[in-house]
Amino acid sequence: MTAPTRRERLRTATVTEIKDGARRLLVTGGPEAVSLRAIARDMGMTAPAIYRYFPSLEALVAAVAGDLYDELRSTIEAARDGAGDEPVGQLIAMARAFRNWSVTHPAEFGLLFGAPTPGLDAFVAGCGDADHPGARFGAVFAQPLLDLWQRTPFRTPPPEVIRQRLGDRLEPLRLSHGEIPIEVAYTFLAGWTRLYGLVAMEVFRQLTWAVTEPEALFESEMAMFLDELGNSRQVLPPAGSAD
Amino acid sequence: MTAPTRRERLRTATVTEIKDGARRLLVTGGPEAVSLRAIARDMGMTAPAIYRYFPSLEALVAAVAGDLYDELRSTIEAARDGAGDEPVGQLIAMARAFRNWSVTHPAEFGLLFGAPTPGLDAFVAGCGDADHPGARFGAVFAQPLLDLWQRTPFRTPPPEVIRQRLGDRLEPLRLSHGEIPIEVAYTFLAGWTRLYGLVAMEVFRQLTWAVTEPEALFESEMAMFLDELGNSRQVLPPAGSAD
DNA sequence: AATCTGAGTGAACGGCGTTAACTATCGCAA
DNA sequence: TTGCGATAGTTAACGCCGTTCACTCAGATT
Repeated sequence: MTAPTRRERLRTATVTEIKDGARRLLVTGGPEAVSLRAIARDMGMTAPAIYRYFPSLEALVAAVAGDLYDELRSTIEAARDGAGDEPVGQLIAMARAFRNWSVTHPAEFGLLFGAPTPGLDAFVAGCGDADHPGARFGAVFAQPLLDLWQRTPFRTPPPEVIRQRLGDRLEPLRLSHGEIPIEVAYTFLAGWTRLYGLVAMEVFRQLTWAVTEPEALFESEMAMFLDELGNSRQVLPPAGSAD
Repeated sequence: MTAPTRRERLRTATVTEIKDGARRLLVTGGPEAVSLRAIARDMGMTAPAIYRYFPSLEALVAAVAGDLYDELRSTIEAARDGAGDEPVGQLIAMARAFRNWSVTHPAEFGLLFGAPTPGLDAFVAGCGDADHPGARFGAVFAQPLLDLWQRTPFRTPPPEVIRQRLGDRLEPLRLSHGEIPIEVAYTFLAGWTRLYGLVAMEVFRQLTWAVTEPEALFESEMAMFLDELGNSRQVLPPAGSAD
């Protein structure tokens, strides 16, 4: 915990400069444009120097992906914290923040949620189940949903139906957050897959032929989901309140 | 059409050999492994020869993607045709066929539905809205859904609610299949985004931390969706009946 | 039989990730 | 203050890659 030495400060500064360069290339030129030589060029260095900081290009990209997960997660947490105490309002704000970040950062979204590159695949599989990026990510959504359940239980399929259809296959999810009720686990998964599908299709331009202004579809689907939960009386806060 | 000349036959044979080689590399080594030189090597040729058949690597990959769309579509059509006359059974079989193909062809799925590569982006945007691959693809699902609606209308949100929330933003979809009722258009989109989200998350390994046997989740979600449509009395044909 | 077209080759250019050998500089200890 | 070891950087090289260009040569056309 002592103050970092000068060497360490310079090192971390260089590391972030490298990662920033990689991200800039990702955003401006797509994933193909991310190359050690281009990053080094932008920094006024030569490519092999980067190997002092990352063992390979893949490792660098994996590090960038990790940072992006953190950035997205704290964006969503900020939206939650600015949305009052009602869990429903928090969930709405978080979903909007997720979409908003994704739509404004399509290249980054593609890196995190698109087809897994062989290199990133190792990254995703590498971290244990506990702090799988998706798990740490899901936890953010799971908490308010659990709060909501405990305050005013929402409508779900009967637990015996869930159990009959899914058996104990939700156990990984239930245990990862401390014995969540199976109804909450199911609703979490149902909501997360719908949120993901909607946003991914929009970002990946899979909806343009069918619908103008995908945001309207997003808002509509969110409203429908809330209807299904039986919390339709809840006033839907205006869109755009999440950055 | 007159019989193709010998030259033409050889040419199309070479074209398919090139595309087959590209796909083999895609499957065995991921998208990064697809290279003109590797394809040519496997064929006992040199790389520049391929330029007699495709103007660039990107164009070749786009052609492969087009073929994959066709393959997936006819797989789904085959499942529909083998599922009897009931639209519900057809839709179930088609959804299962979609998941099945995707799970057994993850690399191909990633190419079609993952993050758009700059090159493929041009391909997707290039074809007019009418025969956008996604549109031609969606049409396959739209028809049985429309049949179902006309035989035994399913439960949807009230059309005025749909209209209030979505306005006329579904018009592209409605017009692309000849004046579909707005309830059908909405249900189509809701179902397609859920199907896509579920399958994409499974193929992209975004669910492993939460659930074992994603197929069970898929079956469960499909059942829940049918429940919502109010066609729960429909017997759910056993899984695995679609190849 | 002469000609033309199309398929394929080889060499080359520039860019890429990565490795190896080497140099210079910075921070610390004697 | 001097010396030394770690550290950050260099250059050169290897083998990939997409792509272009000039060329050859067999097969179809006239």
